[in-house]
Amino acid sequence: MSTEQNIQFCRDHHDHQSCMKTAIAKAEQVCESRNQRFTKLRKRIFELVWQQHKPIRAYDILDQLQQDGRAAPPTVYRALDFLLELGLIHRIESMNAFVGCNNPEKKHEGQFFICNDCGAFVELHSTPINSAISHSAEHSGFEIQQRTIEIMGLCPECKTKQDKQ
Amino acid sequence: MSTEQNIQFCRDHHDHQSCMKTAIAKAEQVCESRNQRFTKLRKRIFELVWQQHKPIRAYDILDQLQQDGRAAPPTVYRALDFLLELGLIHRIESMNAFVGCNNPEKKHEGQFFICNDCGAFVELHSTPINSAISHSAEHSGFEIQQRTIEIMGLCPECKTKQDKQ
DNA sequence: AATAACATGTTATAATATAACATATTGTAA
DNA sequence: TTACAATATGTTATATTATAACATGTTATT
Repeated sequence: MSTEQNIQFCRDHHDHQSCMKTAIAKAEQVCESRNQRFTKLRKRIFELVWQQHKPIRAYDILDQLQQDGRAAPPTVYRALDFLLELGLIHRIESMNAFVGCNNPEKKHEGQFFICNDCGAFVELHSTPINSAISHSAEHSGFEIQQRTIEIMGLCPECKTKQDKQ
Repeated sequence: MSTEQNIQFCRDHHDHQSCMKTAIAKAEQVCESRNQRFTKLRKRIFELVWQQHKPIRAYDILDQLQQDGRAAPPTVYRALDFLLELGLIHRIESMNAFVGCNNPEKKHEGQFFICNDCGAFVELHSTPINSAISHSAEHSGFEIQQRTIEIMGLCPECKTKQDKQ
């Protein structure tokens, strides 16, 4: 038995519409259970984050919003802050970008594996990784409050493509 | 036997002058061995990064430089890029800040444990942490190119202080 | 001394993020 | 239902972080 999760890069391969639908349904539940409003605007921005299934930057979201009418940065950042707060999205620090989360039931942090080539990403919650870090911390009395773990590289597909060249 | 390194937060406790001297000596060696110039400006900026023994932001470096005369952002960023390239400093992505490295002999990445309260940090190169991540990646053919691991929390001292309150 | 390579100075501007205050919407209780 | 408070969004301005582009200076060779 392994505590390891399998990395599944899901680009193109899956029914993204239904994938998003599920995410939205979960998000609605999360908001309701915490007495927070999943307003039209927040939903729209949540959809834009999910849309591409890869990290998206705040100003790219803004550009898309502006296609519907005027909008300014605080509109985007406020919605992003709200979604981050509830764990419905995550911020990728090394890219100044945001990704949707599909395990938003409880607030959490993950480990992100992100393809430098195509942008596909996977969020893991690996016990071995977390344990190794916790162990290092406990070792000398460091109290962990927040973990940022962002692994960049090549996803299996892009690696294969590259190997062929 | 353990592959675990001990976290040593060294604020106040140590002879920072000699600590910096050593770092500078190593940096000079690294530059020489790679036929790169450790110019006066680069040395000055390297010292400023090391000075506080905690993460420092580019514009804080700029402010300090400007006390000696005029200086503009590219001056700082170019020096930082040079130092990053040689592995003499690291960038903390989640803080937009930089820290000095005292194992610059070969280019590498580390795991950073940073105190939210006092800013003290430690750079580890933990085999268990790296192995756990590598294992997750290999598991599905992801090729790692770069690791960002930044653990925020409370250092032993600040944790103790807080517990007392 | 001439040249090429490298490093720094300078100006302008791009990209990312927030402060502060005005207005609109929603939820609750009189 | 209105009145009020709480929450959310709009709007303008500005802070923070980072780079592009080109001019000038410095260093290492020949």
